[in-house]
Amino acid sequence: MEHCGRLFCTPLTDRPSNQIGAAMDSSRLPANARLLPCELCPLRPRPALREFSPEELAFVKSFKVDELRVAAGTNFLRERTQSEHLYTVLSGWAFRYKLLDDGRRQILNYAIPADMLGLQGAIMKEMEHSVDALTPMALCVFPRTRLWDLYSRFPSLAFDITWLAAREEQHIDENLLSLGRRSALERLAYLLLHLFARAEEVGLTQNRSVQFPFTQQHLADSLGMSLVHTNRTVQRLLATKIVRWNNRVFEVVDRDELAVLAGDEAQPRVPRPFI
Amino acid sequence: MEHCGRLFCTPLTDRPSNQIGAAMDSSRLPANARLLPCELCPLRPRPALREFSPEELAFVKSFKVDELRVAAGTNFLRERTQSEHLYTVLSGWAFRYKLLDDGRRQILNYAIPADMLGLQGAIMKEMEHSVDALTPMALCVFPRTRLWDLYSRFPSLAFDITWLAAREEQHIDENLLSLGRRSALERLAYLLLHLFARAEEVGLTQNRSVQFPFTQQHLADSLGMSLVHTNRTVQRLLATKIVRWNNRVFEVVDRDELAVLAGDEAQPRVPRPFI
DNA sequence: CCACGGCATTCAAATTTGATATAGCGCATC
DNA sequence: GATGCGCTATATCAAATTTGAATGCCGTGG
Repeated sequence: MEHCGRLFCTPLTDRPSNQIGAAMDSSRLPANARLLPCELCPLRPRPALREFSPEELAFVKSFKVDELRVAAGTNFLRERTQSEHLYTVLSGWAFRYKLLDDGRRQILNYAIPADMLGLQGAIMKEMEHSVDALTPMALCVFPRTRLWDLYSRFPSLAFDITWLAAREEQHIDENLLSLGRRSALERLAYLLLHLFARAEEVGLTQNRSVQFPFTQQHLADSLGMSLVHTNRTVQRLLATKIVRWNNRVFEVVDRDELAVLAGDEAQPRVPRPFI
Repeated sequence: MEHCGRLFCTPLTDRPSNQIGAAMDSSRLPANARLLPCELCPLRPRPALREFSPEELAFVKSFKVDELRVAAGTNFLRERTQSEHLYTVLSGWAFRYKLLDDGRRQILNYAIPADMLGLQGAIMKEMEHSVDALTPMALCVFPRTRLWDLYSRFPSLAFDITWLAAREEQHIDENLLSLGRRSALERLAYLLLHLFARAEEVGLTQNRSVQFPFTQQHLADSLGMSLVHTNRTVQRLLATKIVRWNNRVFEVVDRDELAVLAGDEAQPRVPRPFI
């Protein structure tokens, strides 16, 4: 299973039990009852997220028509498809990726709680990437049919959606800079630091450590390197003692040093929208 | 000037006469008179662009407060800056890029007529990339202060802006796939084919050829490769006879073959918004 | 005429890959 | 409770890709 960047390495998509249909069935029966109401959303109070007016909150609550729970490995948004829904991650990790015909895979970005998924599929003709769950997830489900309603009645929320799209673009821009111009070690340091910072924003960290759910193969497919080289680079990073990483627990020992390695000017964060 | 990916190679940013201030002065004096009215916009009639309702057209016309002309090489949007304006390219080419501290440069994408620039700077705290003109350009200038007005009164245009942001993201996603997982030759073929296709959309092509304004150094900085390797790869591509490229004129001899090389499933285009 | 920017080419050196092998762990099954 | 399987992590090594430095050529514009 060493074919770096090949789909074959992690053929989760092949398991019929992990298809979207099956996943939805399991959460469909009680329909509306078990929905977490938006006013009790555990994410909303986070300081990193902007507050809502009561009207906005009421609208979003009505906009949310379902809550989807998927198992780790589920492929719940598919390339070349127009998805009927827009999602916000409530809990769990996912990753966006693209495939080449021969199975080479490039991971574009990771999604964590408070991130929106499926906007492309809702707004354009079709998605040009797929999304897989990396852990069990809970997702708020919004129907694309009411997106127009949102744009008409709540320009503030429309603005937020554009903001989120622009932010996602910034993330990929950074990533493109990494792949194009950073060395393997810088690239790795940058990715890990940024995932850590984003996880921190939504309260996924304790002290200086996070539970990272991905394997080195995911890392390799994110960094545009082979598994072998990724492994060596991880070893090299660990040898610096700047970070620790055992089992799936990642710990930042010296954040400043890591930032230097990553060639990253830590930018001050402002409260971000979240729908 | 061989330091691949270094700013020093094309130190246009250093010429004081090319700064934004100077550029704006030269087009400031007659203020409003020489503005091309939106109803006469040469781009609007293009089949690739979606039509406007009369109301939309009237609003956009009032939204456009100026027309900026910049010389080739002008750096008119700057990283770490919040721009006061939003631009649409009327004519000419530009490129978006990011720099690392030591001058390594990654070109993120190119902008051609009908593309929007500066959205990040208008919507978020600040831009995280810069934009330079590659040729002399004309740009429609929209004030960010009225963006909120647009979102409140014209949800359809707000939707278009989100659409454009999502599309830009798709382009970068593709690029990320290239840098991460395509070989040097595939990468080059993909970039050239896609620039050709985009140019075609807005009528920049004649038969099977375009005037490409960039140098091999730009190409190298787009593809995340060194100048040397880029040059060799260009030679290799030319040797296949699939394309021709003399002076700055690029000609696609066998488009299907080029698409195969690029590993690209040519997707049917739908009319896109344009503001 | 000369300087300079862009393109082409060479070569040794560094980075990165692919193939392959081994070991540990968790999990389902017998 | 032992066994086997799949997935993950680690390691090694020869081969391929990619780089950096250097050099020459050519056309354009002061």
